Parts: sequence; C-alpha cells; structure tokens
Amino acid sequence: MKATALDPDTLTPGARRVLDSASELFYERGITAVGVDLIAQHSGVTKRTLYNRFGSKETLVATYLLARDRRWRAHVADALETPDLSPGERVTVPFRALREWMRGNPRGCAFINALAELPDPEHPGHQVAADQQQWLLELFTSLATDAGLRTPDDLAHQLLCLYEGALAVQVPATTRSSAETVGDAAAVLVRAAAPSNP
Amino acid sequence: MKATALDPDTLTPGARRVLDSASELFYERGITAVGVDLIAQHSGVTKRTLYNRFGSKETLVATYLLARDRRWRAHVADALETPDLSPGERVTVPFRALREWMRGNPRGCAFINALAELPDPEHPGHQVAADQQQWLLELFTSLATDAGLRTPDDLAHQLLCLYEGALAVQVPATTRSSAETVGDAAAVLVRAAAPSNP
DNA sequence: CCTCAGGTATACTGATCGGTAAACCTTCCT
DNA sequence: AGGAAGGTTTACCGATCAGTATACCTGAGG
Repeated sequence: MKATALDPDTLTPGARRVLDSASELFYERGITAVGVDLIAQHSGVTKRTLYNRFGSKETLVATYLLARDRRWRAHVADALETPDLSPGERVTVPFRALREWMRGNPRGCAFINALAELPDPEHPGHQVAADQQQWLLELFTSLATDAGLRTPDDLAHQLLCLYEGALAVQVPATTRSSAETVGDAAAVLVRAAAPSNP
Repeated sequence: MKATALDPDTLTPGARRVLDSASELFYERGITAVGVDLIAQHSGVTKRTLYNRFGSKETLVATYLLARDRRWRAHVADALETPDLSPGERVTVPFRALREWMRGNPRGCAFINALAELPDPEHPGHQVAADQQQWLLELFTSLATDAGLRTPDDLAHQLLCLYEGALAVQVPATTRSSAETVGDAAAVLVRAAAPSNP
C-alpha cells in the first residue's frame, strides 16, 4: 500500500481547507520551505485532522499537484471549446490559455518548481508533475496531427519548450508578456510546418 | 552590511571544497533540502570552517549560484569564439552551447530551480539567479541586432523562452534532445526575422 | 621566535521538522 | 439507542535545522 495522491474532488470540508491552504503556500513559498504546522494553522485546522485526512506530507503534496493539474487541463479544454477555429489555429490555443493562466500565477510553473524540489522519482508528487508535461506534449502532438502539419512530434516538442519557457522566464523583458510573445513564436513555427511549404 | 555572494575565484582550499560539495548537493537535491551539516560532512570540513568562510547558508547559496553563472557565461563565450560564423549563425550559438551543457546537467536550470525555492527577492541568491536570465536576454538581443534581424527585442525574448523551456522539459519526448529540437526552432524563428522577408 | 591565518575537534543552543498519543466533542445515520 | 465519521485539544517524540562556544593544532611569513 503505497502513498499516492487523493482524489481532490472528494474531500471532507476540513481536508478542502487544508488543500486550499497548502496549494497557496506551496506555490508561493516552495514545498520544502512550508511545514505542516504552518498549513494546519493557516487552514484553521488541527494537525491531527491534517494527518487523519492525508496521512503524510508526501500525500498532501501529491494531492496539491494533482488538483492543480486538473484545473489546468480543464482550463485548456475550456479554451479549446472556442467555436469556429481552423485546425491550424487550434494548435496555438494552449498559448492563449496560458496567457490568462499566468495572470494569477506569477511564480512560474508549479510542476517545474515541484520537480526542482522533489528529485526523488519515488515521491508520489514527482510522477504527477511529470505526467502533466507528458499530457501537454501529447495534446500538442494530436493538435498538430489533426492540422496535418509536418513532423508533428518535433513540432509538439518545440511548442512544449516554448510553453515551459514562457512560464520560466521572469524577466520583465519587453512591455509584452512572455505568453504573448511566445504565442507569436508558436504561430511562426506552425506556419513553417505547414504542408504547403517546400 | 548585507550578506552577498563571495568571489568564487578567491577562496581558501577548504572553502573551495565546501563550494564544490554545495554546488553538487544543491543542484542534485535542492537548496532547502540540503543542510549545512551535510555539506560540511560531504566536503570533509568542519561546520565551523564553513561558517568562518561563508558566514551563513544564504551567502553560500548565493556564491554557489554566482560560480555557476560564471561557468555558464564562460561556456557560451567559448562557443562564440568559433571562427567563420555569419552574424545570423551566431544568434543560435547559445543553443549549441546548451546542448553540451545539458549532458552534465540533467536536473534542469539551476537558476529556475533556485528561484522556485527562494521566492524572497531579498535573498542574495535571488538576484544572482535573476541576473543570469537578464544577461542571456541581452546577449540574444545584441546577437540579433548584429545580425540585422527585425524586432530583435521580441526575437531575443522568444529565444530566451526556447532556451529555458529546453532546460525545463524533462519528458523523453523523442529520440532527439530538447536542446537539438529547440535549436531547430530557433533557426526557424531567426529565418522568419530575416530582413529580406516580407 | 612569534604571530596569525586556516583548519580541527567536540559540544551546545533554541527552533522547527514530520508525525503520533490519548481523550473528548459533535452530528448524522441507522 | 448507539455507533461511526469528522473534528477538536494538548502534549509529546526523536531528528534535524541554522548557527555558536571554546579550545587546540599546524604551517608559512615577518
């Protein structure tokens, strides 16, 4: 019986408040830097309750990442609902979603940050973070394939790098946000992969 | 008298071993997760000596990042020494440098990882990490300007995102490394910014 | 010869870490 | 009526955290 993430959608009221506090604190201050005592205090819950619901900090961390992953996937799925988009335009939709996402998440990619703090592949949170990248890579691949673009695997890999890069770059480079600028770059790459090209 | 990074090039023998051990441990396991006791033990030095040389863990962290920054800049400068390169080719040279760099550094960008763990802008290591990005951005900008490319600021921003993204993406996506794939993407973006284009 | 910088050794501080013990209080379901 | 689930309170555990105290050793330069 290994410790894995809980289902973030079926939680006791107390556990919800714990998860909400943990999400905020982990993202803002880092996972290792935030102790369980602080989380319990911040969520107005006893440490005992925290451990009754989650069993360990590891599991709480994994659940935090899983909940965040679900929110992000829903956000992208929502953006893909936009009507009247050509298959080619749909490839860059995740970048539009990213633009809104980054407004409320100025501290970079929570999954990259988590991987930085959890090098151990055995940690239940490690896999959740790795899966998030894999999912996005496959999404890009299928969007590129649907659009009939050349070398969809390579293109998807490049788009994934642009995506992660936009989240990682903190420099107030230009007046434009990284998400915007990177969206343009993605469009250029997509155009270069159009089958009509030489 | 604030605590800032030491000069990594003027260290006592003991301090050198401390810094070497700290560099390895911080990068492999994360900054917060590595304690000063472990560093002292790993470097075969007394904790007392560690504190006599560095004064605090904060300073040691900042020095670690500064030393790494210097190595990376030297590595890129070295790659730029390559003779017989056109100004246009020189723009993508950092990606060639990145390819070699990533062989020995599979745990992503040490500066992004550090920023994930050190959200406090007052931490002396925070600025060092932020400066690294700024330097690379300015390098790309000047290379793009020298090549006479259009909108060099935007292009540099995009190239920086590609660079950071390649370091962040961990997925064994294709048979090609992220650095290679991203190098191709950079070439496409550079070609699209050529002044001869419409 | 003497100083002094660099380093060693052991021991310690108060705080915080993740996690547990034991006992009790509600509320809801049967 | 009764029990289980969710939560509470206070207290505790051994380990580790960053950092300090004190005293001693060694080699090189004046």
